[in-house]
Amino acid sequence: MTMLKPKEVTALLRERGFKVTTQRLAVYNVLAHTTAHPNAETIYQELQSHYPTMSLATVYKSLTILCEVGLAQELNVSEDSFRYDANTQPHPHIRCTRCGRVDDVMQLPPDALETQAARETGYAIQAHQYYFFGLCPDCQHQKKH
Amino acid sequence: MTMLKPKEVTALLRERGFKVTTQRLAVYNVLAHTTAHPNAETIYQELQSHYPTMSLATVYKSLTILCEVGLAQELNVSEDSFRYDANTQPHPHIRCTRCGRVDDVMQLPPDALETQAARETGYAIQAHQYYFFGLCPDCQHQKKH
DNA sequence: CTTAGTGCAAAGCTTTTGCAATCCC
DNA sequence: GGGATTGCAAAAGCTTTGCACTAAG
Repeated sequence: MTMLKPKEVTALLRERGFKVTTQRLAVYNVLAHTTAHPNAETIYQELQSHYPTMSLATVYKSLTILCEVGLAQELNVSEDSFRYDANTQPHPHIRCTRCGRVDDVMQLPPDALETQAARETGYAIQAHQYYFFGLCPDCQHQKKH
Repeated sequence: MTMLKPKEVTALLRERGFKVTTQRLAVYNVLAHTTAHPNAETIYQELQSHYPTMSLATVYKSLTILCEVGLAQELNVSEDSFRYDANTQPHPHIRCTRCGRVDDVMQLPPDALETQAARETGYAIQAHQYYFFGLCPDCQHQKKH
């Protein structure tokens, strides 16, 4: 649910020399209106009703470009497929090991970890991804029955 | 380079009802003697000289079981394949965005992040994975030329 | 118009599965 | 000996690619 205005999306694509297509905007809109962190297949299915001719390959290509221009980020939650998030601000994610849902964890205290990791390894750090795994509140309740 | 004694490895497998096979020990040994965080294919190639009849499928099956008994952990460094680490103590990893090498980051300060994430999301957290991305020291130097 | 992007089908990769032969215990 | 495990080949995902057609600028 991180939604840029259509003009901003358009501008970002053009800036980088990409054309603004219906398909790219449609994929961005799905991402911008959900908190579910869908994968390519799910996005594709979501678009079927409104864009019945759109292909899965185009969803993949659009996602690659959206990530490239900074309109989305790719998540690796130890699943067989990648998930995507329109919120490109770095923030951790958490996946329920029972039902598989993936939620956001909003920004935690300023990055002492990154500084410490840089000091320890000598890397020039460009990014990080933090993932947590556990039981979501719903699954904790259901487990008791 | 986290190496348990053969007896400990054997014991851990038996405890969980798994048979101790040459193949499983061989896969563990590769992992235990490297800091490179290899994927299944790399492990398979490494074993070709000593175990020419071993199949890639068996490497995959062995890795699954090693992870299950706590002799290895699976890493998701935003690549197309999983990597594996015989050090099962939770610790962050860092991948060079230029050469692709993956290094360990040894344990950082006690987990304020996990506590904070639990508080914020209501999840009962079971595990975490922290990944950093940047340029390794070698690549930083080469880039200057 | 010109060039990039779409849609389709086929190919590529990593990982999993089915099954007869083999090896642990 | 009995049941788990191996090795092989085939299958099953997810993702990418090649190419003729279409649409954006």
